[in-house]
Amino acid sequence: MPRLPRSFFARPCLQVAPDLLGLYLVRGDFAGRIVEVEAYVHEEDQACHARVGRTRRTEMLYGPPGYAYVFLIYGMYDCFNVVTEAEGSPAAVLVRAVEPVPPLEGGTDGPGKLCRALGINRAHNGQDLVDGALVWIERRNRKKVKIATTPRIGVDYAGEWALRPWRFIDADSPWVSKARGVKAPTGSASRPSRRSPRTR
DNA sequence: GGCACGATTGCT
DNA sequence: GCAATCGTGCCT
Repeated sequence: MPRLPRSFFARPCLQVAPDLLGLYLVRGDFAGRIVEVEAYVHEEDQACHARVGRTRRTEMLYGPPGYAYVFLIYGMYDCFNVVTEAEGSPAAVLVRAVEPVPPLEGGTDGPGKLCRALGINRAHNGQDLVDGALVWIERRNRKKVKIATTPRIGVDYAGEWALRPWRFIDADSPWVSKARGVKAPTGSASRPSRRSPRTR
């Protein structure tokens, strides 16, 4: 199955993010069909780790595209990101949920949970997704993905940047995370019945 | 050196 | 609703 080439990741982050939906994140004998991602774009994005500029932690974001950026959050969960755009341009895509194939123990609906289930941790930070042997992204089919967007999860501290619709999900997938903290899904299934009378 | 906080999750 | 748990960035 064809791995994605460097050129795929070298494009603008907001183009790469939705294009990752429907592709497969492969780690050892396991893989996950990507159904939910978020884009974190440049230093001005107050939700992006690069908002603090170059540090030991953010150095990966400034590196060349097609590498893994894995960080520890809340002292106990790892989050897997794909570095995008040219070297020197800090932008990455967080993988938030996958459909496990084959089925896995433990959920994969959430950035911390999918890393735990697939065995991804900080040792994978800096791994080459194009030529590396530990983790990569590949295409397994050309099936179309119906894409929906929402604001990103858990970044309310970022002010108006938190309102940008930079979370991309496969609108038809039941494997998307529950995303506590989201007020209202953008257009689809679980809205309150349209004609609920709300008598008064 | 100390401290507040986080791209989350599971349990009360 | 809230605690767990520790690396990071900034300050005290």
